[in-house]
Amino acid sequence: MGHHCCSKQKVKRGLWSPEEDEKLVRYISEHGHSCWSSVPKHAGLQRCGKSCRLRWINYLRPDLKRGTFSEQEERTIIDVHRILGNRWAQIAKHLPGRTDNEVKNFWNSCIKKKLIAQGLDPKTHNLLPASKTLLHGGGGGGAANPSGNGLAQFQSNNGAAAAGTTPFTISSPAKAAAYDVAPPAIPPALYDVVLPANPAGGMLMAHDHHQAAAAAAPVGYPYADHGGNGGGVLMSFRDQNAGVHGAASMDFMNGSSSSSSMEQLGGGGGMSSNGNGGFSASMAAFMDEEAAMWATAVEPPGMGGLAGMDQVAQQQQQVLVQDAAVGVAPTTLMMHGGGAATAGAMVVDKSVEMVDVSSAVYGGATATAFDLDLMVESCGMFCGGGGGAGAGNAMEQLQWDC
DNA sequence: AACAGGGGCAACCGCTTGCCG
DNA sequence: TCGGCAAGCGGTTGCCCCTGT
Repeated sequence: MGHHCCSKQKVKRGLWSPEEDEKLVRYISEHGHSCWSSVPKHAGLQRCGKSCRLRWINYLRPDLKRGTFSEQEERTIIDVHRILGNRWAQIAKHLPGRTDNEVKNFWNSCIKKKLIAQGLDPKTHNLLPASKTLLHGGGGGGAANPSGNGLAQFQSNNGAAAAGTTPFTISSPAKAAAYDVAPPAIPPALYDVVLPANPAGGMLMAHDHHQAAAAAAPVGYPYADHGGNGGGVLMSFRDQNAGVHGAASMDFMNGSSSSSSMEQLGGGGGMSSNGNGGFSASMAAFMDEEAAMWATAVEPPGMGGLAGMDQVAQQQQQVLVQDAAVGVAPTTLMMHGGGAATAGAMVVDKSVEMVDVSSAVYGGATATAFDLDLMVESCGMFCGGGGGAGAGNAMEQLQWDC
């Protein structure tokens, strides 16, 4: 069955011959493609216009960059995909010379498998459920956990953490060592795990610049610290040196924060947490899918406590939280390098199960061009959005310059 | 050397969106 | 406002090539 647009005529399908390519290139070069449906006719091709268009866009365009993807392109794809999802055309716009089809194929054939191999869900970029389970050393299990969230499960296994099967085992870039083996030689005590006061609390925190060197990521690891800033640990509980890094040091379980960064996020509303895992409206807004993504300060019904957080966890999306030390206005969302000068950004995963510092450790002093672009975009959309309930569609805003 | 299986990539399919009469 | 058409886009398929047995 051919395309509906060309079902009336006999058209050739399948791979393009060099002669066909030549005809199409010659025609487009001379006449352009004002109307694709008329291109095959005028170019002397027995193809439908749609096929011609695809061939031109995906293969014959002179500005296409062929060949394998660079490491930076790969990181860019992962970064943008984390935010946009499978919007290949939008992702491709961040990669000059690459087509959406190419990006899509590269994702499906390569990146996707890498992420899965690393225990990350390629859709959400968070730990796969199976991997989360492994955090608990296989002991206990969710069945014994009434709240059903990852942290509570982890809490029930604090002893195991001390024994070596810490959550850092899986989140460490060194997790290539499979999940059934002992973690890298990182002294558990160095992680300053903040034990929640309330077993029902549900947040797994991350970001430990303190032990960056010990958890150095292997080359090629997507979440490696490309900025030479150390890091590489995807999960921990508290930045031990927030005063130096300027990173948020939060103890959600105890409802305190040793840094003001998160409190600034809410634009006055601030962020608070109590022993029951409740969040203020401003933080709840960050936790919501689109609104949370790009700032709608509305607390959905039933979002008040852990139950609400669990709901949000169904729609895993990540919010990048601006570091207080950078001094950007409240409700400004940024992805930045996290270099020594700017300190590490805290990246809060709205799944509320862990904090993803991947973007923070990406950049360092050598933040990618994408980081900068997205930074501008993100700032723009936030500043423009005003943080009110009427803030527009986040995705649309993200694409405003595409 | 022959074959099977898997991976990568080009192309297709069908739905959505935008434009225009 | 509505319908038709073309383009855009994401998901899927199928072919080709490489690698392992």
